[in-house]
Amino acid sequence: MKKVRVRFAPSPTGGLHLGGVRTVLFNYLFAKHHGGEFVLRIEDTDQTRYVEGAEEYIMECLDWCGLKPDESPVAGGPFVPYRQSERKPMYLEYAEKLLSAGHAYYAFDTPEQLDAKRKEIPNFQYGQAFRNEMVNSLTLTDVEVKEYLERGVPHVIRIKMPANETISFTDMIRGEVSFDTTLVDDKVLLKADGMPTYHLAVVVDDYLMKISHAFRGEEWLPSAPVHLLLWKYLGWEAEMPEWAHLPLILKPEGNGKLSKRDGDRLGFPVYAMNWTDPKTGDLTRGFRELGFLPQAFVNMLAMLGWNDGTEQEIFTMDELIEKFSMERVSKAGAKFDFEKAKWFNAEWIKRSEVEGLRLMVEEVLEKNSITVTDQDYLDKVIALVKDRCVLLTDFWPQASFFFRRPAELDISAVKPKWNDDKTTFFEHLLTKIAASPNWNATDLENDFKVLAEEKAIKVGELMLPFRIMLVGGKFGPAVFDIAALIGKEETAERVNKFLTLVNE
RNA sequence: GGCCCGUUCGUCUAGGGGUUAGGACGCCAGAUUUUCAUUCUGGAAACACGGGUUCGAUUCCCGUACGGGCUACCA
Repeated sequence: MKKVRVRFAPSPTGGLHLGGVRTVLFNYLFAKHHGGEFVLRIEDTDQTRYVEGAEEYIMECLDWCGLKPDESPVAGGPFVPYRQSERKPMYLEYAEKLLSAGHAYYAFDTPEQLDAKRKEIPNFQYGQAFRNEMVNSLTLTDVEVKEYLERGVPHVIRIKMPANETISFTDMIRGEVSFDTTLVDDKVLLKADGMPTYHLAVVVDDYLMKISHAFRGEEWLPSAPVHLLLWKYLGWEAEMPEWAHLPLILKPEGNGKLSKRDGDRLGFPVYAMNWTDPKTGDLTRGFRELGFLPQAFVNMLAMLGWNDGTEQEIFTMDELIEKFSMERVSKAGAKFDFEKAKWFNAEWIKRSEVEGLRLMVEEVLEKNSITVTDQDYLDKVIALVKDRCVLLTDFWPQASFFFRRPAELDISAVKPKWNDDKTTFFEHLLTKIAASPNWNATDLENDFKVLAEEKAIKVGELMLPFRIMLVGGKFGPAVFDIAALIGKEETAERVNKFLTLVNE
């Protein structure tokens, strides 16, 4: 097998979509599984769609997900440049080669003329059926063409699709796929501005960059015959990559592929990270800022259309690399399920070591104006609450009371059953606490229970009030653990505060 | 419309000529946790339809239906 080289070739037009990240992931896993290289190539051939910051955003996404390209516009590599706009001069040569071999032709039709034609003819296709009615080097005389060219009349170069040929190939996921060339139109290869279209650019760059396997979304399947023919006409057939067209990620409710708008509408992220449109200033929320762990995000994406044949669902990147194979990717599109995505995240948080969570939790706390000064304390808090967090952002509601006194106490939860005996109990608890030389959960629990017995109050009647005092509400880890962690003084303060409040 | 791709619980999927069609998410019930979550146990829930092929099809073939993609000088 030749050296495996794959590429992810996004167009920098905005935020990186779930499906895009999954395409990168499958490329990456395949490459690393085979000890090959993963290339990032920017397909910025459409200047009208260029969006400021999109390229940087894409690279940051890859970085966050841990999908590091071996070659890229910033990392460089043996096949520079990796931005198609910077490769512009290279494409003309190949287009001309096709021209002289009769596999392509000049077309001078203006966009307006094409629009008119499309309106006039219901199923207009620039190809077999209508190319002879258009203004191109097939219908013009050589002299005319030469004259047009010399005059600088805007023109494109189109591929000349052959008639009545069946072109087929073996897709690594779908098996044999075939097309009738008569039904495929004469795609534009080189635009009037001298830039190649995707069709020419992928083929030329995949060849030049020695790409061994080309993986992309299923939406590219219909244009595969154009690419196959180009490989053939350019004389590179022997080096053509193997293809795999990945199934699409669909909207949760069924109809259509997932788009950014679905996220806004249904209330879940579609982009990997927050994306702010530089023109409108609109913010689209991403998985990262919502509180997803990159490992969980990657894991979830990998399972959307792939499995290893066992019942394992939680995989580390190394395991994915070890087990991934394109043949086990399913053919059908998958509807995105945000509930399952959250489950992956919760699993990852639970299974993560405290050290792995530290930085991210610290960030969440900082967003809530908490500066962590004692790392040991933070670690203990994380250990205590991580099992109850689904998103990293949950660490705030689940642990805020470890860092500041609860803003509000849910007194209504205990008030109806409150009485003077309970006040006395807690007052005595306070003096007992103050006198005790030890401060830990077990001793405290013991003192608490002994005292309850002395006062003839059921422990159960006292636990909830104690929790409300410390936490503010009916949630959180074991009360005595909380008390032990926040400290003797703080515990006393909170008890006192509650007592004055409840006895008002 | 044309072309291409697809179709197993609500969702993600395993499986594959003879299975009680397996798992996970979600949902429901119970247990544990003197809060909540976690955890554990159990439950409901699927082979789109019609023809073949076959002793036997959910599995193979052909149709139909349905879903999706493409049909730009966008990628």
